[in-house]
Amino acid sequence: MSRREPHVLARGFFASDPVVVAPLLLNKVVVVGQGSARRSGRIVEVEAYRADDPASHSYRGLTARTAVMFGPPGHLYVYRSYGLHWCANVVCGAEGEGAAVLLRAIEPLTGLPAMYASRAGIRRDVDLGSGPGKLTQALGISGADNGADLTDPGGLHLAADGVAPPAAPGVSRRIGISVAVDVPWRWFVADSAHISKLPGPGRPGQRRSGPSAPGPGHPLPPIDQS
DNA sequence: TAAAAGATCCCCT
DNA sequence: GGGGATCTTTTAT
Repeated sequence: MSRREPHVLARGFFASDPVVVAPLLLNKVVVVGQGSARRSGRIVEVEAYRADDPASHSYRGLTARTAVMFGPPGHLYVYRSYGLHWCANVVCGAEGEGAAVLLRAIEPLTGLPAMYASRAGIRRDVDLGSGPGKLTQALGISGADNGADLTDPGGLHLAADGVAPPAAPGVSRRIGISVAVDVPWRWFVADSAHISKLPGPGRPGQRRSGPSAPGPGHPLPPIDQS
């Protein structure tokens, strides 16, 4: 491990259950473009989705849209949300598994002028990437990036710059879904001002978790309502 | 062939 | 705090 010299995450990093990978992605860096066109942001909020999860796009099996999600880990799955926005996911687990982690918020690090240019009407840094649709717009990610290999340092990639994931990340239910709403598969940097929403107030959300979140072996906690 | 729902954001009241 | 914009994917006739 180097000091703070950013290093690109390797394929193996992504080859685990998304419930395990998701919290580890906190404080990692998303890098888009190179040289003066380079934009980057620190991941401060994520959500996990798996094939045995009714809220996941992969739940109904492989389709044209979700092909990337069922491909090898370490690639980017991009889809259009509500006909207007792009959402970016990191494919996890083994090839064919259909697992991914949704990037929900970033803290802008570099290339802020370009981000502001991409997000008309925005005036504050915290409004640049504090949401799934916002961060893709700020970073310039679109459907054209679907399938991108995140381990390729020459392209859109993920890097570690020496900042460790939070020892006690915030944990809560996922946002914006209508099924499997009880699974605590949303993680965020608790003291970040750049997350999309604070711990769900209406519902008894979840408090912070300890160092370890819901483990790997766990099939699926409370989804089974019956 | 048609229809509905959706991992959201922003503006208006 | 509430609703509209906007369009792709999937599922139902």
